[in-house]
Amino acid sequence: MVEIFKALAEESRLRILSLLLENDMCVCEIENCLSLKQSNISRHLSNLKASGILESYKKAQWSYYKINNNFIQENQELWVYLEKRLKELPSYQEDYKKMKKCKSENICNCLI
Amino acid sequence: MVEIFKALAEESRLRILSLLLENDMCVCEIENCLSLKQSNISRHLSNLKASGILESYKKAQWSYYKINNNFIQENQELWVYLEKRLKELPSYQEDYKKMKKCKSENICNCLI
DNA sequence: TTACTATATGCTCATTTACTCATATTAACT
DNA sequence: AGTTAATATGAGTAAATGAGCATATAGTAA
Repeated sequence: MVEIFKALAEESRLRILSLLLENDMCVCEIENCLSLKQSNISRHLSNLKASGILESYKKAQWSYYKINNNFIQENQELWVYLEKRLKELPSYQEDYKKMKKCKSENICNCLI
Repeated sequence: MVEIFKALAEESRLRILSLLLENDMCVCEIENCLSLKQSNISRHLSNLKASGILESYKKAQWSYYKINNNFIQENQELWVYLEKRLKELPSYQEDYKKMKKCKSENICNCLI
């Protein structure tokens, strides 16, 4: 349990999770939406994956990250809480807009 | 939300919360149950209080800490999750036994 | 093959955090 | 007033963490 809370105890990681509520995303899309360095995002994603919150898959050169279904199953109350609260993050509206734009304009050439 | 997760991202603090599921406790009782230094416990308690998870009150020379009812109200799903998972901490059974012993023997002379 | 793109990772630096000791503060009791 | 007990806090230290740069790795495409 501590590992999960450690993963959740960082604002950038919460912002990443808030984007993944709606879509799977690749690293460069997240980079584009959150304006953080690529290496930084990659490490945050590794962290979230190591804690069991995310899983990943590859398509061509892109690594996609998504919410881990096992995590949702095994942490249902926490997940309900997160789904509600992630949308209340101060940066959520803006991040969400960028995500929509990024997806609709296929900014990374990585549309699934 | 980050502040709450930061407070929860530390094992000693989770152990403290697990003890407080059943009773309010004073600092020296917690010290007795968890075998941590008094200053250390005092700081963890301050941290949990600052994040809104605990509240405190004084009786004579003792400071009692308890789960903050507002926190429970405002974070219901998270609280349900915590109530379940705190009891699954590896140290829980042992900590719980010590808490029971501490309360029944009135080790700090601080029984309410 | 070579060049290019996306991602992961080694390294370093700065910041934060947890721990400890010593001391201050507060309350109770003689 | 002086002593004792409980708690909080200042200061120092060590460890963990996040950020950034440079580079390695892996997959694609020419």
